[in-house]
Amino acid sequence: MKEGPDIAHVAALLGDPARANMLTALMSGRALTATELAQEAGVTPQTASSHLAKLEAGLIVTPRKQGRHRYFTLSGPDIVEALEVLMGIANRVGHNRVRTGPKDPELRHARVCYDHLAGDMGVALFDGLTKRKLIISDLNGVVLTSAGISFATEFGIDLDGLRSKRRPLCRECLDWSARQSHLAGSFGAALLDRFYDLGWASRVRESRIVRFSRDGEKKFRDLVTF
Amino acid sequence: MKEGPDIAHVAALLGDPARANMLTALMSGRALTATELAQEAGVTPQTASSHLAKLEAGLIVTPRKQGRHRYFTLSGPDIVEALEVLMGIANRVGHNRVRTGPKDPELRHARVCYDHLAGDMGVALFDGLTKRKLIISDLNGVVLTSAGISFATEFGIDLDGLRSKRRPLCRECLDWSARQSHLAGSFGAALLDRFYDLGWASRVRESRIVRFSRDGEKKFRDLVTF
DNA sequence: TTCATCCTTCGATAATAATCGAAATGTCAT
DNA sequence: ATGACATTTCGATTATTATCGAAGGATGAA
Repeated sequence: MKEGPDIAHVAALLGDPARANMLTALMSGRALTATELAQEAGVTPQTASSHLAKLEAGLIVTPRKQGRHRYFTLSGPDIVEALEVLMGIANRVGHNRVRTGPKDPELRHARVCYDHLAGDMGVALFDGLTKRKLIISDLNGVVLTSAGISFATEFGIDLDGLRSKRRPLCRECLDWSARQSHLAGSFGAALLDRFYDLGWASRVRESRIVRFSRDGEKKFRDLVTF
Repeated sequence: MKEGPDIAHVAALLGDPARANMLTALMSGRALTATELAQEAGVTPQTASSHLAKLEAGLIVTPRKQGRHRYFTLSGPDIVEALEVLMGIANRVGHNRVRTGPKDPELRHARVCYDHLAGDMGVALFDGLTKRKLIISDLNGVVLTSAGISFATEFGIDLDGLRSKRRPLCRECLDWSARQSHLAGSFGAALLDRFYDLGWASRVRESRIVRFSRDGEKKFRDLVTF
């Protein structure tokens, strides 16, 4: 009837509260089981199953069978991007729900949000980079300053490589627990990777928690203080 | 009940076929009246009015009153971005509708799609840049090559300025009429601006048509042929 | 003023889909 | 095998909402 790609179908898949909650949970990058997703969405396993079938048929999520569980992940980086953009709009428009984030104190402190650092330390990173004038965030988004560019290079991040991706370099991402911004986008992800490589932090198995070593946390503090 | 920005609400607004059609029509960048949008969506004016009220309340579109008409535009570049990403997903997933594009031959030839060049000439531009190896498009998106970067600079485009925007530099956009890709993103928009500045082309008042001068079209052909 | 046009509001209808209880299937552990 | 758990299927209910006809307001033209 109408022209071009069918936006409505895809958007409708993201447009149901239960499904949106599941997808947001999958932004952590972890593969989650059907029941875990049901809990995240606050619906019974039956309903979740129905939703997941739709998301799977629409190629929004990808299932992976393992034993008696089915693990789901987002089907690609474009889905992450779409969710990030929608979060940005929802945020600009002022439509956010009220709930405090995860209760686990370690989760509140430092965790991964898909592939970048979130939690208190994520917020601290964002604020620190801003105070040091390495990034600037305004209405249009987040930008690396020239000081920020040289900082990134010195810190061992291949900016040109990042730029060649479709994904935007910097993006603001609202923190679930802290209710403040942390840094998303390919640069945010690269920073976290670098923290891993430098041995400052490591990811706790089977969880979203990022655990900093004593030494790593110290160096991190130096990084984000002026 | 749940955490963070309310993705579902925004996505649901984009997730209705009638609304999606209206928004896609608005991607041309032109301000359209309520009745025009009703026609685009294939619904009666009453239904369109109801949809537009919702989109307006959700700050997806911005109304502007003029005489007895109400003109609507997309409320910001983030909306364009969201629509572009969703089109990309829908395209990847293989969900597209069947309809040929606009019937006006001049529209098929060269028109604006929000702020970049579309139609046959838009496709020719995309193909030409690809053949000249100034851009490369793969699964991850579209990237400027180093040859493309120097070309852009010589052509008078401030790439650093563009990079400082939230919007991605290059993006593929499926052409409604030609069913092939043309170049979107801030670089695509900058190219069209440059065509205007150089006097190669100008926009026809009150329409989406881009009219190239005889000389401009010739130079354009030189640009896109190897 | 009077008329035509653009748009909205109201009310009713119909279609869609989210939800869950109950039961079935499949997988692992013992 | 038997039991426990994860997931799906089925069926029925309920809530939501897209849709349009009819009528009302608002604006500009004559």
